[in-house]
Amino acid sequence: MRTVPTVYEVARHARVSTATVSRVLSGNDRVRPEYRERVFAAVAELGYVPSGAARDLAARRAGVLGLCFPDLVGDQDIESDAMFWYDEIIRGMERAARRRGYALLIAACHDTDDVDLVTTVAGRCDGLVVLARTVPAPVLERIAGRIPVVMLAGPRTPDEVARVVDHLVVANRAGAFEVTGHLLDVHGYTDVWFIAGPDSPDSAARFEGYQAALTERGLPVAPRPHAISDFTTAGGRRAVAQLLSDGHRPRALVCANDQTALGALTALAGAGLRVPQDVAVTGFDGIQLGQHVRPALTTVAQPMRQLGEKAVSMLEERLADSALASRLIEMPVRVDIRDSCGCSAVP
Amino acid sequence: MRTVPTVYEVARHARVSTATVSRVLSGNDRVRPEYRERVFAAVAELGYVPSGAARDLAARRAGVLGLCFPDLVGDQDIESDAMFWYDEIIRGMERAARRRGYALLIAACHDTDDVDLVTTVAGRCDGLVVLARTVPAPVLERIAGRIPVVMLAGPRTPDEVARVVDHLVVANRAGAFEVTGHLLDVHGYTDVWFIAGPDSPDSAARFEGYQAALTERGLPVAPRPHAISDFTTAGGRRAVAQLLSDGHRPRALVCANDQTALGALTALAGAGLRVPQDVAVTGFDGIQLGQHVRPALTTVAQPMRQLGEKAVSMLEERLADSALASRLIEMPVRVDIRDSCGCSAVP
DNA sequence: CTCCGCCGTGTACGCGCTTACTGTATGCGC
DNA sequence: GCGCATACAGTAAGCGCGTACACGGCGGAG
Repeated sequence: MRTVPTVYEVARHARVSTATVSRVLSGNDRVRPEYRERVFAAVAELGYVPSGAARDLAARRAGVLGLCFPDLVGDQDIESDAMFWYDEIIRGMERAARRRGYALLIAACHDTDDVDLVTTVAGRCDGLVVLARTVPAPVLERIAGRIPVVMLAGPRTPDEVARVVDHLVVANRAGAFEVTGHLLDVHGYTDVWFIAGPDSPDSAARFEGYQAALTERGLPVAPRPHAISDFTTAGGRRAVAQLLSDGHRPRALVCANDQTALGALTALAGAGLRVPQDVAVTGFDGIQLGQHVRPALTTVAQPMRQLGEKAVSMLEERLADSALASRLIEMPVRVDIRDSCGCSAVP
Repeated sequence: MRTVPTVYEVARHARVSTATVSRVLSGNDRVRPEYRERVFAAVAELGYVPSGAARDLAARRAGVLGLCFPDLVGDQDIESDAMFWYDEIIRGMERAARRRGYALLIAACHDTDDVDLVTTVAGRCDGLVVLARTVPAPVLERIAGRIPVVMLAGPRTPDEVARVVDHLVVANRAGAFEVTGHLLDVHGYTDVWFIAGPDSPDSAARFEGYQAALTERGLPVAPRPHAISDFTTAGGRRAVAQLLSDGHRPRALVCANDQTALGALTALAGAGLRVPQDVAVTGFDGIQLGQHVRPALTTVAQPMRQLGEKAVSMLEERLADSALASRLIEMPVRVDIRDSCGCSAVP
């Protein structure tokens, strides 16, 4: 294979110095038009593509933002589950990043291992967004010493981490409070159960909101979720199927996320129960699939696009001013009433 | 902000040389256990995160794979359309890459501009996958001179590009041929129309398959698609709404992709037509949403996961042997018969 | 005509790491 | 006890680019 051309070849070919080549390629400097042309010609002729690594090293800037998200699917069949909440986050962040001239470096990580991959990512970008529960706190702290970090959907982290990373969360508690209130007030259900996700701050906050709605109305409150899922459709199906086979018949299920609610729908249908006539179901997240299943899923929608946008701008602010104190920002959610709660949606 | 530690600090702290630090961190070298411990301790204490840029530059390897996909959504509301085919490709590739220890660098690009972003991506990874129509041919050719490139869903490129990049396609023609045959043979429709995507080789190949199915049965064949969409739901809706408002009433619509078919569903419902009783509809791609809309979409499913997997392994093969001749590999598709064609799916 | 500034260009250093090569113990066979 | 192979550690040379600084030429002011 012919050797890959470098600035030096380009410079020689264009009969200018490497500094001039660099100036031309970075666009904004004052270079005699004639030289500029020669450089472009040489670049085209040699098929020159600058080395990102050398560029980053010299300029101390990568033009890349990172995103670590959880590997919820694990080693299961990738096609066995619907697109996740984080798939929409990836899309939103990619857009936000691109608008600012950044590319997006993504990798799924477990909380436990994969430290190498995390390092691969962290070492190569100017700023990093991590979804909660994907990177161990000590590692996160180290990374935060090098580049700005925004944690999405936390925090469940020790204080020392909270001090060095920004947090961006959604109104989990308020959203769950509101959707639970809807079931209680509008539909008059009293026997409303909660299907939790895995041990996560988001699921916990949603459970709190659920509890608060019951408490406020003087209803008996479960001290803990009635069933535990894992944020996947399969998990939701299993959890609810178990509940039903144990003979329970709650009037409504508040699910910790949409995937779980989707699984609940399947389990209920499997048991011959109608939604919402026999059992009402609500989700959380607002994934697009929820609009298309039947009955359409009543849910608490997160502002996906704004989350990506906000995360990127927080990164930028910190890039501009590294002395900034760490922040905790909460984004509002919106309850999307559709059919699965018992309302018949009229679009 | 305190200065970011480098190998030198770590080496000094651990009282070893930078070479030893490097050896310890790359894992596989023979280093006295005592030194190894000291290095790890120093890394932890200093909060050391190696610079990806310096690493890549010295090692001539990034541990990153790139993916350029088309920016179909443009500046519209990101939430206005369902997840695209390429969203599932992103997911599939990320998984395939991760399994091999690579992170994934992604960026959406237009065919026209964004050459900077493409360069940002190409300069920073060991191999690149581009979806068709995202990177101009000359740029692609340059990049291919530097790193292996696999083009997904092409080729519509000049020969010189075909010679330097690998191509990975699906059986567009065969899939469209088969699903059209299903409409003709099983359901006995004769008035089957084709709704194309934008000017793309994929749409064209699918149209050919559609034509061939009609030809083979001695049916009259349209010389060109009956309507043109742009691969988006909104485009499909508009295209079909136009057709209907012009007074046309085909018995079946073969759509160039699922998004278009989804839009067709909406347009037909808006015109008071029932699917499949009045008009049958089929899609192409097999996005997950298609299973959940009503009626469930009959479509030609692409093997998303295998595509990502295959693309990554092609990259690896070329990384291992740069002299490899360029290849064109076609992956099989599977016709998923569901409800929208007129079959009542019995799961 | 001379001096001072400014503009545009080139020289050369360094970004933080990997790794070929060199150096130094240590163990082994004779 | 000597020489040689072996096992590690250290030295230092880049990797390909950006950019501080030096430098030369030219125009305007004095």
